[in-house]
Amino acid sequence: MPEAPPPAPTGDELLKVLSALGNPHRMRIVAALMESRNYVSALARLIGMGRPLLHMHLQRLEAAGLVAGTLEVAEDGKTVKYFDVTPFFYELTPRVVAQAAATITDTTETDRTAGRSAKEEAK
Amino acid sequence: MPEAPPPAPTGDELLKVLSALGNPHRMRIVAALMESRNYVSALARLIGMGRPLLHMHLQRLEAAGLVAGTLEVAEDGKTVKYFDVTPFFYELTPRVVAQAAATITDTTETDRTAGRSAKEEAK
DNA sequence: GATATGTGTCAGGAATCTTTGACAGGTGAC
DNA sequence: GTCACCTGTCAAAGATTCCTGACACATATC
Repeated sequence: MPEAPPPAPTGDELLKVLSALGNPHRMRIVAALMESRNYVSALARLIGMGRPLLHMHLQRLEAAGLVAGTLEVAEDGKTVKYFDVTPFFYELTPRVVAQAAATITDTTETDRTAGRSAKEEAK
Repeated sequence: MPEAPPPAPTGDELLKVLSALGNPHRMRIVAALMESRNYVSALARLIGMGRPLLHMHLQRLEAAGLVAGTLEVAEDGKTVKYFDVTPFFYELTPRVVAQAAATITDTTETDRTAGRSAKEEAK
């Protein structure tokens, strides 16, 4: 019965994941890495993209925990950084979104003046 | 046996959904609409946001099929637009992402020059 | 009429993301 | 040393997104 209970992701976590995956290039990168792990230079010319750009996208994906990079040393001494996709799993429904929204660490939290019940406002 | 088979979203569809949900304000909007449907003006002051801005976010969410708006006429004759969240459900895993990535209608599809096996490139 | 509420849109600036080209290392092979 | 690979970073330009303050238009109430 290893029945995994619905894991409730943190607002910030889900936010990073969604914004990371909400980009055509990043989606394609994940797709390419699904077929086979690869290192950045090879992957760059495989999907026809500049290395600095790919580097940035990979960074974004890694920050979201969707891919993992390991700096390895090939047999010939060359230093190479391989990337693999991590077996992530997120369930996207109104409930988990609402739940996540409640735990967002908005950096723009400049006003702590709040106080209105926000209930009578609805009418 | 109403076992729902894993629905494979289109690349463009998933892209719209993810980029729509990958925004703190939009997540909060969904959360607010989960508690109770509401019309844009009331919702605007409920979550403390300008109407034009809210309008734009709602539009984005509706375009992604995450919320639905209906223009109703209240008993007193006022025209009001109510929004409800649609019961969406997406499964986010490497596989569905890779699958979706394959069906992306990239508007930047300028080069059909491809042809390399993209296999020997990996080495 | 004037006021208050609702709807929507538009133009322009602010903030952010994306993209590119150049640079600075490192190692192995000729 | 020189060449061919790999790694990473930086600054500046380009393209999007986000946000705000008007504006126009309806209806009901005073």
